[in-house]
Amino acid sequence: MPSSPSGVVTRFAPSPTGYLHIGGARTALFNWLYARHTGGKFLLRIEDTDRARSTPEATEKIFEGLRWLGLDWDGDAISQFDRAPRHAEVAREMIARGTAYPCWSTQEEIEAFRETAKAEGRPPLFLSPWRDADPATAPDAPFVVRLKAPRDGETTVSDLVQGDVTWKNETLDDLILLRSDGTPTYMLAVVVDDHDMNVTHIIRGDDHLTNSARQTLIYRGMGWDVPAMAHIPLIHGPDGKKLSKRHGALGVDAYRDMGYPAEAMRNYLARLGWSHGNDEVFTTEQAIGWFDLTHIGKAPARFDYAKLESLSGQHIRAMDDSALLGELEGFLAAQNRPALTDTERAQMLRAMTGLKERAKILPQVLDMASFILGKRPFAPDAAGAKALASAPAGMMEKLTSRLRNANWTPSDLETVVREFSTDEGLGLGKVAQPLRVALSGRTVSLGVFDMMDILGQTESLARLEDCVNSAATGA
RNA sequence: GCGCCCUUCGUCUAUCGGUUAGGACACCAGAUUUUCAAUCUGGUAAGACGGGUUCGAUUCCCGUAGGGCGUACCA
Repeated sequence: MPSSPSGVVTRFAPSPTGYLHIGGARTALFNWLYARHTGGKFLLRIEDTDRARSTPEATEKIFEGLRWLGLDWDGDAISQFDRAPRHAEVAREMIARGTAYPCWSTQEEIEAFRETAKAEGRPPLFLSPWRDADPATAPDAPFVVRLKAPRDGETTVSDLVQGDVTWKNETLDDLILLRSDGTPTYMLAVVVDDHDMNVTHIIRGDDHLTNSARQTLIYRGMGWDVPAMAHIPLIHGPDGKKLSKRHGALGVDAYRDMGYPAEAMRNYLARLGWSHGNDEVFTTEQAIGWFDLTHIGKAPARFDYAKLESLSGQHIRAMDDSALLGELEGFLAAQNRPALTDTERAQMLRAMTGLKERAKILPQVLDMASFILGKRPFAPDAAGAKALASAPAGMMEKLTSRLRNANWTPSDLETVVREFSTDEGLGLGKVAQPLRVALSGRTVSLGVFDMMDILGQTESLARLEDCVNSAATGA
């Protein structure tokens, strides 16, 4: 079984009932960061004991999501279902140790018990008559195996995030370990697997905090050490309510499709609930170096798209050009859009400085690159048409001919255009704006001189001529 | 119902009894500018409420309110 130099072993244990949602992604990230920070191991286990709800497609989706986020796990992913025989074996051993017992109570009996308990104002925790019964009186029927939980005293979990949390044992029931069909329940399976996988730190959502008390009882029932626990607060939607599909509870692939770079996603998710002083923008390497469990907050955090987007923009701007180009090509591929040609790639690289200053997410970079990716003739958009229309009659034609003899460098082009605007008695903006539209079809783009430089003289002039011609035909 | 957890600007958060309660996002104003974005400068904005403990509480304790999670032969 796995071990690591530092001794730290963390795990992410999703159930494959859908995609990898954002809360799960953050849990995975925290486990991964902690393992990488400590030089330990990060394991992956698929909790697929619920056969009715688990699908191979969902498992694949989870792998995909983790891979996109760059959260590589150590060794092969473990299927919890495959370990069912081991779980049953542990249940039998607990019976032998006297910390578990077979129970023949039927669903109806349990139901009835709960109803009367409720009616009498008592806690609805089921008290099985088989807990101390003579096995000789047992019917010849299927049975479940229940934990023989202590009825007195209390159980304390020393949580690394939540601190010491204590329950009176009378509030914890004899939960089912093995179902009547012999399959393990989640409670048993997690404990056995975490133990067998040598997991030292369980980092998971705090919806499991109550479970940790019951699981502690199972560890004790087997005489095993209880791993360190860290229950991290959940992520809420922008409205403070539970995450739903309407806002943040999308699969991580949805964020990939929206064009957030994985690194920005890691940064944002790490900052949601964890802090390193006032550091807001950081690389994954820094996060690994800084990450700890003591600076995880206790309160749930809301998902905020505006901040994610801002962070995304900062990461895009900080990325070096070739890395960003790679990011863009990956995005294009994921969208099943055509790959870049060599020419486009070269032009994109030259334009990158200007492109990345204007974008917060990947599609915006691509959109800004439409003057490279698009083809002549460029039909101006609504605002562009307006800008063109407001230019003095014949101006574009005069400008085009003036440009024909220009020396094609950004600074010379700027000189020519500035002289032209002075000669025409126009502000530079009055000339540059129509020029921009002629080159790109839009009113928003890189600097016009940079575009002309990247496009080259032939292509630039051709676009200007397109513009003049379409004006002549009275478009 | 019972158990457990949580509560600092609109949002994410810093603060480990003494601060003009700091930063970031968003927002507002200004600067810059061939457009947009970026950038720079400035600004608005917070300790849920009530009791304690203490020379002194955002910080420690109790209660109230609000929110969340759990209470399955789901995970």
